[in-house]
Amino acid sequence: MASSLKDVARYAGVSIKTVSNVVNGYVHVSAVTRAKVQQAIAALNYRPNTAARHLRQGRSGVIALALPELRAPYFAELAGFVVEAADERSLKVLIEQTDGARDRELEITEGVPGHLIDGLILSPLALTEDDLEQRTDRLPMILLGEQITDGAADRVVVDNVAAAEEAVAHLVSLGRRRIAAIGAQDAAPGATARLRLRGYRQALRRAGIAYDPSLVIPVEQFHRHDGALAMQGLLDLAQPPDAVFCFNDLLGLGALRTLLSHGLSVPGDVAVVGFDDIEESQYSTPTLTTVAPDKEEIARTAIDLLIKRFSGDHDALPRSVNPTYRLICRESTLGG
Amino acid sequence: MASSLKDVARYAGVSIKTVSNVVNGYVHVSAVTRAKVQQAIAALNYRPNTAARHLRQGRSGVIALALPELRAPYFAELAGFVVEAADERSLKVLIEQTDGARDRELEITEGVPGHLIDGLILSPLALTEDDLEQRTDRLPMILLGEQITDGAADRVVVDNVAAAEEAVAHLVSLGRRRIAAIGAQDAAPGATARLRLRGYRQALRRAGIAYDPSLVIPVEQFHRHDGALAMQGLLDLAQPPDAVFCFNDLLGLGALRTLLSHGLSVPGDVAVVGFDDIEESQYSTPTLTTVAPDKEEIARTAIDLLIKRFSGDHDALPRSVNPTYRLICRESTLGG
DNA sequence: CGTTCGGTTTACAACGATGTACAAGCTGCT
DNA sequence: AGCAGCTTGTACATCGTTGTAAACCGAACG
Repeated sequence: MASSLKDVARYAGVSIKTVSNVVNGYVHVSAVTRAKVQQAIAALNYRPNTAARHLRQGRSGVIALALPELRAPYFAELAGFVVEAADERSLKVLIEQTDGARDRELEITEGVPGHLIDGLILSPLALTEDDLEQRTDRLPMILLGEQITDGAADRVVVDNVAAAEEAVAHLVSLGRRRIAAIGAQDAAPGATARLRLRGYRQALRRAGIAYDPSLVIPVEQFHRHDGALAMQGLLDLAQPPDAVFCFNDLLGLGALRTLLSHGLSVPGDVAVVGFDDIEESQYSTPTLTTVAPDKEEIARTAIDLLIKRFSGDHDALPRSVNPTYRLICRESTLGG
Repeated sequence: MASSLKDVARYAGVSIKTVSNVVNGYVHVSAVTRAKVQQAIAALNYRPNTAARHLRQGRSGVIALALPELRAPYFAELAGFVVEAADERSLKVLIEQTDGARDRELEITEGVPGHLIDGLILSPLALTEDDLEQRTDRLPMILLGEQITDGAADRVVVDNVAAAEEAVAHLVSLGRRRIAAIGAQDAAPGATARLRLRGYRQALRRAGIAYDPSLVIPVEQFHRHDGALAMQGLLDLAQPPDAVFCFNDLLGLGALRTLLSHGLSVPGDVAVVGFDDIEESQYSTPTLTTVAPDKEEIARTAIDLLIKRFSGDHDALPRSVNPTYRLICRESTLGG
């Protein structure tokens, strides 16, 4: 059985409160008493009970991170950074997977965990602005990676339009003219896809290249499989593209796989750009050119915003932070 | 402010305990009272306070999953399954990253989270048997992926020796005779590496192939980078290998990268086998032959074992479960 | 010598939920 | 009518912790 303040108090021959004072570093405790108590704590291997503390103080020291799925490397890497950043602030992270399903996301914003957590970092796929407006829960929440226009919560999100434009501009600068896009999504769960598509079109316009809808391939999910399939479709065209901008790295890696298995050369025949800079993209053959958001900065910023909410400015206006990103050019566009 | 049983009780005009009874589905509550209470609950948007429940019942409904790092795809995928399996049992999962550091692992087995969690699933890298014997914490714990001989805790771990042997036997069956191994580790944190090495040697012995220590390459970590480096070393040998057994997929993918960038053909010149079957291995070029442990089974088993510990047989003898695995043969050994 | 002062320690009441014990109301039996 | 036995509801203590208020003590002061 775990020991409590009561046990320590009895063992040390002092009151419960005194032990509590020692544990919490209260100043006015005599050296003698402090020593006695500390010895008792060591002897009984006492550890404060988080549940009781939580009940008393209304703070659990736990936050939730809700993301579509851990098996997607981008989210896994991001989650790793979040856990790390949280750890530095003595916070624990509880993981929820939404599969990008709207009802799961909704459920989570409405505080499923029942007072279990102090705050929430949510990376939504399907949630709409309206869903958020109707939110009744007062739990501090940070949104990741969705450009839901000024809403009810803090947001940390890269400038998807600018980043996408930069990626496509890179392809243009290499002399590519028939540039495809893989990853379009019409349905509600597609804010990110729409923004990256906008960046793509903007880059084309600036380069004076006509927009060709047949080069924009929609996908169901942002997985390797969808990328491979989409690329297959592009190769079947009468006039295949000479470059592809994929809305994330997994799509890009899937596309790569299809290209190579058709004996095509990358970037010789087709150049490929991704988005996310997952670790895998540094080791694929060829390595993948990609837009790299600073994931560590994203994680750290999200945690900091949450902590700000905890302490005081509970009702400040929602903040929006754009983390830095950069285009990393690798073999899939520059060649080996 | 969140509402409590007290508020609901006042609103419904009944006692606190009656509300509690309704919430907990106690049978002997009249239909009228139940309706009144339920209406009050809805009106006040009442949600039970987890902290209070936890304090009272000694159960939080939260477990911790401690693993080296989420950015390693194997652990990310595994974590995904664990969260999923836990969700089905109404458990929440809190993630801890150890970086495979012994002191972090030790800290965690000693119950850092302070009564915050009901149980622990730990995937140790550095922990030794002795460390575990000295464990004082009574928290139910399940060990993943380490073959620490019958210790103080339940274990879920594939038969590394048999699996490794099967992988190498596959290479032998393809006519390979100069088979290297990448991933040896001498230091304490290397139980897994040692077992896979044993399987490797066993397969060689069975095939009547002499053991050549120069073909066994040690690594610091099981990352792509280490695999790439190790492969480089092998290629620099006077007599390079015609096959490589990598102790995990990341090492294998790193090795692949080195081979291809040297213009070598896989499996033409060198065949490669990995271990873990991470998703990436289905999409690499060439796709990677690998030992695939059933991750979903591992996760489910771990959760089930934990739950068994919660309910009663707190002091049953430690169980050890060997999840199933299978060798999946892909292009890196069979060719395209 | 009584008073005040400050540091040190303690008793008590919360936080929100639930198990125990028991009271009140009802039924049905002798 | 009296009593057992059941249903339905309540009061109270409790889980481990901490904030509040107050008690205690020796020292310093007038």
